[in-house]
Amino acid sequence: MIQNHLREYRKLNNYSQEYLADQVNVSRQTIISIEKGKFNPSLSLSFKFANIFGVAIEELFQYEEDNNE
Amino acid sequence: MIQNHLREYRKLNNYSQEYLADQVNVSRQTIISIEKGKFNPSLSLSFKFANIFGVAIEELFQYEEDNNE
DNA sequence: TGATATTGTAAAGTTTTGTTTACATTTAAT
DNA sequence: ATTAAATGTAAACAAAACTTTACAATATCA
Repeated sequence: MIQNHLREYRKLNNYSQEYLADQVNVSRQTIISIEKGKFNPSLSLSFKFANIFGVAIEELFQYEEDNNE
Repeated sequence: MIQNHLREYRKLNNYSQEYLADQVNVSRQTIISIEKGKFNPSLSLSFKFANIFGVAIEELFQYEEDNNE
């Protein structure tokens, strides 16, 4: 299980989903799915988010040692 | 592009590929592919590796802002 | 040298991430 | 109130992560 603060950081920076999507080179749907925790981004995409917001991956995403990964 | 020091950390801990695979709940093939940089692990798997070796994701994996992701 | 553990390779299959499109709903501005 | 921008949803598709199996090549060690 992965929790994330993508939405918070996105709004903090006044980015629309579409703008952020463009910045990291994915579709808007992908942003939506990640924000909703529907999936588990790839590491390189996670790095892109972290870089854009200038934070560590661990600050943007938190791993919860749970039942199902 | 993602570089990683998985192999180094694995050997440092005297783990076989198979043992490490078991620890993080993936197949040995997955370990091989990641060690060889053949693919880009999911974030949750990356966290598992980092946790097992007791290092930050950023220490295990380095992101290179290149041509193709 | 011969047995055993470890690593390499390859290929076909499954699952999940990520795309694309299209439209509906909400929010923000004028 | 109306328009435009932003967000939500859904479904079919493509691509990449990950599995499984099977066997070959290296290393380790008695």
